[in-house]
Amino acid sequence: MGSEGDAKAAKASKPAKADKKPIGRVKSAMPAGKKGSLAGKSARKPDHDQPYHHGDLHEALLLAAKRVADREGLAGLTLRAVAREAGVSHAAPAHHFGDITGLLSELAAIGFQRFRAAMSEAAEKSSAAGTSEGEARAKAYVGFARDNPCMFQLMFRAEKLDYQRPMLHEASVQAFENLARAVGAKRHEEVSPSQLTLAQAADIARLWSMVHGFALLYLDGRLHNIMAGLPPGTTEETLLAAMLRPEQPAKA
Amino acid sequence: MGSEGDAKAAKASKPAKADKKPIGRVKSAMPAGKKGSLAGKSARKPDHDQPYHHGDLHEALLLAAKRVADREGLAGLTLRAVAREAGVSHAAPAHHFGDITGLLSELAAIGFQRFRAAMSEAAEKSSAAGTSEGEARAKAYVGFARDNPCMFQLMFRAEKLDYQRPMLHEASVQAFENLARAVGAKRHEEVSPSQLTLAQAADIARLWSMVHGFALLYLDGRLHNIMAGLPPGTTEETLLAAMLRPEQPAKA
DNA sequence: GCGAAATCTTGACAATGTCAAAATGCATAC
DNA sequence: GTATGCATTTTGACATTGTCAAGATTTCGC
Repeated sequence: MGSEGDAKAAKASKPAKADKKPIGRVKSAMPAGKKGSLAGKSARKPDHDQPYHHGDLHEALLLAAKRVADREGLAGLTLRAVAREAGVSHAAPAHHFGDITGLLSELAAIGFQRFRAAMSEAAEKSSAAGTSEGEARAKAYVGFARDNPCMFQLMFRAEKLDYQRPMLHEASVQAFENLARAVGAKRHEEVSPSQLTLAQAADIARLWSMVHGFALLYLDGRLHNIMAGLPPGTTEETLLAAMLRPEQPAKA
Repeated sequence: MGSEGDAKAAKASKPAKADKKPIGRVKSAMPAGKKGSLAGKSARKPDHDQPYHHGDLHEALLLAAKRVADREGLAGLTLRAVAREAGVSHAAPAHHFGDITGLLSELAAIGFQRFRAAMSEAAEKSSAAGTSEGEARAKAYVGFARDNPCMFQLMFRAEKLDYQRPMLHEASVQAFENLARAVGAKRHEEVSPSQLTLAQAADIARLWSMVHGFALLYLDGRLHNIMAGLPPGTTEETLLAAMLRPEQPAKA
């Protein structure tokens, strides 16, 4: 699984490190050219090479944050840890993101963009693969959570996110509208997210709640209760697929 | 809603308070008699009045923790805050619970017991109320989350919980087994949680994921996206009820 | 009664987020 | 070509948290 499953195991960590910087300033790991790696983020001054001190610390901090999250889990994703990872002083991130909420919100917004892209891609491939678009999206939803546990938890279970920030607000709304449209397609209807019938809303809520709940129960290890009762070798994917089929009555 | 909805609003709190204790030691708020308020928790030495210094600090700390959580939200539920609330020194809680994980885990275990009781009660009342037992349980699940947002989030989204602790492990397993039995009843089958068919597991996963996802999306305010598109006056309860009915095809 | 153990307090340390002030480097006006 | 101005970054400080070790205080077992 992801890089976070055993975060709890390494709890009693050694408390012996000051604000050590990694030797020397890591000045602009990326030489000069294009730097738009992280899904089209805004580079404040687009086409100046080394426009300010660092070059583009804003972007570098986001990359560093992603690295820290993947390596140490959500709990280790602190402002100072990101600063260390980027090789700058502890207070530098605050200047770019205001506070930790700002950094996490921006990171989550990027996550939502990748999330949406993953589901769209899965939906496009679905017809070729023979599965329905809805099922493909559902599997992509859970698959994203499985492959990016930190990011998913950051995006959805965030006490430390501020959905008022335009970037995050827009990204999450877009993800929702894609979901609504997908449900509409399944119903062979045109769905406008701002004007829903109760039946449409119920369909959306059902699908969304189901995949969202499944993903979270999975990440929290809660599904082990179920998996332990199933024949050995049964995977979560199998369970998910069975769950997504319409309800089937009991054997009798 | 609960006492936590506006936790974010009060973010910029004033940072001007040392470890002030509330004047004098609040010696044993409960005089002497029975103290089993918190859902049958173990009172270490049951029938001695004032058995130790405080009386029963273990229980008092749990009560204080509950008060702090209701008042300040999950973010404010710190070891030192609980100590202040109980009127003892900052390190006293650690002696009873080991670390913050211990306190939170024990609190969550109590929450699971109340959670299970709430659902059982709803199921019992359901036949009289005319709704199915499954639907009654589902509504109780979401209702518990609505009425106890802090507790629910503590129980389920807890990075700081240790499910290895016997008390918490047992409580959560019991809650799951109740769920499994309820699904079995709906299927008119005898279900043994340790030996499931795929169809049974799919039913359990579907119902659990659905109510769990719904509850979390609701708590996180994510359902506003849906509610905003519904006719004004539509409540979450209505949406939940519609969602729980079997899928209905589109109007056409 | 008395020693031992349980309970609680005091004091300390590392870590975090946040703020203010200083320092540094770039850009442009003159 | 230099000087002023501003964005950027660092330094230092403070309040807060969890955790630990050592001491004080009370209760229990004998």
